[in-house]
Amino acid sequence: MSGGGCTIVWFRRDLRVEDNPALTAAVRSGAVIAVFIWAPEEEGHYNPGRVSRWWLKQSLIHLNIALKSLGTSLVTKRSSDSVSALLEVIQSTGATQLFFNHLYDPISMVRDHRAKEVLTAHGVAVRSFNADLLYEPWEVNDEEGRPFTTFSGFWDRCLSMPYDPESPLLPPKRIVSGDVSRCASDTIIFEDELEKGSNALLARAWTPGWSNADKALTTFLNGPLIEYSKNRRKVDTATTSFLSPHLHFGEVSVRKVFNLARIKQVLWTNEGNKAGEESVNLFLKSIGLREYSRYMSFNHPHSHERPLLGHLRYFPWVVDEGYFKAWRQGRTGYPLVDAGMRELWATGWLHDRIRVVVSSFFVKVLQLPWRWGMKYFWDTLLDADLESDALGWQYITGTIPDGREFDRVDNLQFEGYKFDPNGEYVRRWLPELIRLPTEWIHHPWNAPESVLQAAGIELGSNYPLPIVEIDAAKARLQEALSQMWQHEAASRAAIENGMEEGLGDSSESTAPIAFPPDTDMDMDHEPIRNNNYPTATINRRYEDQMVPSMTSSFLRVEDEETSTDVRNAADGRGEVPANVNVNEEVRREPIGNALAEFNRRNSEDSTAESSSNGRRERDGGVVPVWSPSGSNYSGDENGMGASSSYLQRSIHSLTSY
DNA sequence: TAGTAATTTAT
DNA sequence: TAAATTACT
Repeated sequence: MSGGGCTIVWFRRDLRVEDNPALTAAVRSGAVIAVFIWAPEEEGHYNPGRVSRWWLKQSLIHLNIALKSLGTSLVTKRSSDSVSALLEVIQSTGATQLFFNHLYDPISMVRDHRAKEVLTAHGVAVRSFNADLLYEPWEVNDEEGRPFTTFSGFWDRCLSMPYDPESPLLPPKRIVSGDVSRCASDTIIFEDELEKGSNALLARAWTPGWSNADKALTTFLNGPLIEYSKNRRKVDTATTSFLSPHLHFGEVSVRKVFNLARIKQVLWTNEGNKAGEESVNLFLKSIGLREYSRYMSFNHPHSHERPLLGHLRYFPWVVDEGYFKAWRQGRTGYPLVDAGMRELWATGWLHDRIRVVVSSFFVKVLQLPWRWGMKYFWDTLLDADLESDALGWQYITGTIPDGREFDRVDNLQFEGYKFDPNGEYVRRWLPELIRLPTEWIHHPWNAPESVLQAAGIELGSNYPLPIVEIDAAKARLQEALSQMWQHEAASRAAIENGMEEGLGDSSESTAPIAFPPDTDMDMDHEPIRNNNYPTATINRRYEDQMVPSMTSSFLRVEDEETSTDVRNAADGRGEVPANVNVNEEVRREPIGNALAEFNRRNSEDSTAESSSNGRRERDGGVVPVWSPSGSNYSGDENGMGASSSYLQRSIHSLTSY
């Protein structure tokens, strides 16, 4: 394929022109065609929810404005298969190269790998870049070269890497547009009429788009950041950065955020402002959690649907749609929880502390399966992000090594007065409690009848009594845990007797419990399934997305082993192709040679020309890859032996942080 | 000042 | 719950 010789930049969650390595590299190599493909069917259950689509629509408009001012415009395609859509664009434009920036969710890793293979086979030079992270997941390892299994280990390492994260790239000054005269854009429908109505309120609080992301960043850096350490848990005031949806869509580069925050930190350190200095540490830590979520997804691609630790495998989750509905509607009888859930519904956003409150309530008091909660978050949060949300829910559920202890139930009354001391937050979101004095605002069930009457509250009528008493929840939790242990012991005995682990009742735990039947979000109408549904059907779905070689035996073995040991990596890490350090930095290349250079490299696939200068590479032909068949799981025969040594290493490493 | 008690906070 | 920080004597 020759002709245009131009480069396609495939935009996904990197909707910006500044510090966009794929775009910069493309601009340097000649004419550019900017493409966005809308293929939500590819994402299975986790196709973007209503509010995410609302955001995305506007973000693309902003991106297009920026591209137009630089000399090109965005080609949009509607498809059920991104790779085919890319091929179409290539055929209609004569493009010879495809550049894009990495994503780390499992579906993207598989899809992007396939894109690279298919297009390469079509003679297209494919290159991909890091635009989303300070460091690529495979760069951050412990002394033994193994991935970290705790956040603090990971983040300490990130902060003490021998090289700094790349400095942000400037936006291109000008883009030479490729010929798109024969490549028509599709109109993409992001929201239906009904959704438009529901979304109307969002615009009051949020303005998507890269320029607004920059504004939000500046506002935060010059305002709330310096007090962040003091204020970050004030749930009711604008003390956080509000960058999360912007970051999710890549409207602002995390490296820019990191660099600018660091500059502030140096400034405040020199002024002896301890609180300011510490504020930046805390803020960067939250950026670090986002990094870690990608790291975890890369190393454990199943983590959005499967616990990393299997100790809760036999936990009898309460599958109760009534509870689920009460939680969603903010009618649990716990004001802090209910206020949060109403805010989430109304605004698509929640303070981090409140996310912790409502999700631990969900998992520990209601004992609903965490993936239901995660799916609801996915549908309602403007910053819905598969990797971050999976990390968050696994943290809350205690299924990662440094997660919360599962059997510790928070005291909501106490938390209420801590995060919302004057009850303003509760009163804002629960108008029915507006006249309740602060003394009772977080525990109306204790309020004297006269107080309730004066406040116009009738418990059980216009505001619910607690849906579950905390003491009852604690008792039920203990009961459930002992059931779980019995079940586990029985299952272990069965295995020792040489029996196959019964798929019937064990599968519910490792594999996801069925998705909630209806989340009131007008979009997910999965039929109700019984508890045995998951392994077969959900993984079948993924088989469709990923590789056909994912077999049931693969899954079953994982059931046994992943459980006790995150480091087992039985679910197959993402892989780093052999040529990880091969390529030289695109930015330094003379523009004229770039095309030939790319083609040359691409044909040399695995030959590792050593990077003798030892300089790390930011850009390269590396695509984070995950194909379950290529996992480092080594087979049934030696599974046990291998895993016990894994376990020992794991224990060692877990105790060292 | 040291020693202890109360408190805060966890990725 | 345990570690770490702060408050008090």
